[in-house]
Amino acid sequence: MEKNTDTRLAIMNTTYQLIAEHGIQKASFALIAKEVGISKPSIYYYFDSKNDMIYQLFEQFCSEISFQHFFNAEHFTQEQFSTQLIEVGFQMIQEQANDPYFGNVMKEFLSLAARDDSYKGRFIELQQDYLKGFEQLLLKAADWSLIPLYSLTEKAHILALVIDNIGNFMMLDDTVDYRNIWKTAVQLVFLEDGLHG
Amino acid sequence: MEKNTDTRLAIMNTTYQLIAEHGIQKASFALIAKEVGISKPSIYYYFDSKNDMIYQLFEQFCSEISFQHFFNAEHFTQEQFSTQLIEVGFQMIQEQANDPYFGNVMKEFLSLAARDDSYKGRFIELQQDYLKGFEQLLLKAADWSLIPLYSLTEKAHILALVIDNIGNFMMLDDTVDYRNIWKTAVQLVFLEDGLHG
DNA sequence: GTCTATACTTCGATAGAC
DNA sequence: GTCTATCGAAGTATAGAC
Repeated sequence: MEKNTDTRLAIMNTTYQLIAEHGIQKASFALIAKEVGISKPSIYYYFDSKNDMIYQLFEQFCSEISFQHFFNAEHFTQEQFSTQLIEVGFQMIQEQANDPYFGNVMKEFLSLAARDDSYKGRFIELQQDYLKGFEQLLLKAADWSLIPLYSLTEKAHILALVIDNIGNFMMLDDTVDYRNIWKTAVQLVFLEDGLHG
Repeated sequence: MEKNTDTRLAIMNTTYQLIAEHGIQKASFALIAKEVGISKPSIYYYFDSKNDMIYQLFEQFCSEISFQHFFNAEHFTQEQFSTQLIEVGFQMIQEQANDPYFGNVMKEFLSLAARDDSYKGRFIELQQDYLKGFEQLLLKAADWSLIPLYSLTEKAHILALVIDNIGNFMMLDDTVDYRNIWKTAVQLVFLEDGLHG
């Protein structure tokens, strides 16, 4: 199976853009073929069906936004922990803002996941990835006595909720300073005289 | 125009459910008519087109989730402010969790808004509602010296991001204690020795 | 690998009787 | 108000030549 040809890649990339612009349902094989510059049945040489193609695009999409892709625990130091966390969050916000199609494609896949368990299951993995990822990151900070263990899990989940939703809010309002929101969220979590049991 | 008949309401309610179960595109007039128990052309007596009908459903949906619908500033007191904020958040989480269709319908409208400025504009209003609403709520708390003015806007936005995204996360994972996350978020914002300039 | 031609289905919407 | 009948457009997918 040597099917990662230029045509196949062109189909995938074009579909990604068309989904962002028109939604999955309106991104028909006719429209994709016209945009790529091939005939409609040619797509069936590379993909079994439209469902097959959309799901392959979805798998690739998910693999590129994993927690590990952005937050690598080994890069954090005791001296600069919260500063580094703020900085990596900035990079994630920036990277997704630089892809003009990202937000729309994400919303399409989310609405698909609402009704299809295959998509839903993959998104659950992704979400657990982030919830557990932030928790382990904060546990590392607790080992270094940078934050207390009290409410550590809740704090980790707050960070996950905030960084995940910043992208959605940016789509609707680009006048808000989202970098400052993330910075403040991290600072609240790392307050020296924070919550205690 | 006396068109708020039982038939009209039945069409609206059935469509709401079918959108949640199958998405907007697959909620065809044929399917809706079958479910309501009428013929397909009968729907056109109450709605000009499918777009018209979906948008009317969207308007009603938005009016029921306004900031004011949940958070009324006049009900907050100096003595119990953060406790009341936590409680009202619980009520909002509970109300949306009690409607099994809410999350899916919201995702459908969000993906529509990504490509249609009419829907997008209405969602922007809703978002500004929440961002400004939380900000004015915290300003009231600041007047009572319950929190400092420093980073007040950012804190308000963090609360908006968290409460808005809790619903999305609940769809994927109902094992997490989301009430505790909201409670912790409010407590972090209301810490006595919080952030200062 | 890529094409033309086409089968089959479903969609939104309209005409017109009752 | 509600129906039957039907139109034209667009969708996914396949057959078969090159």
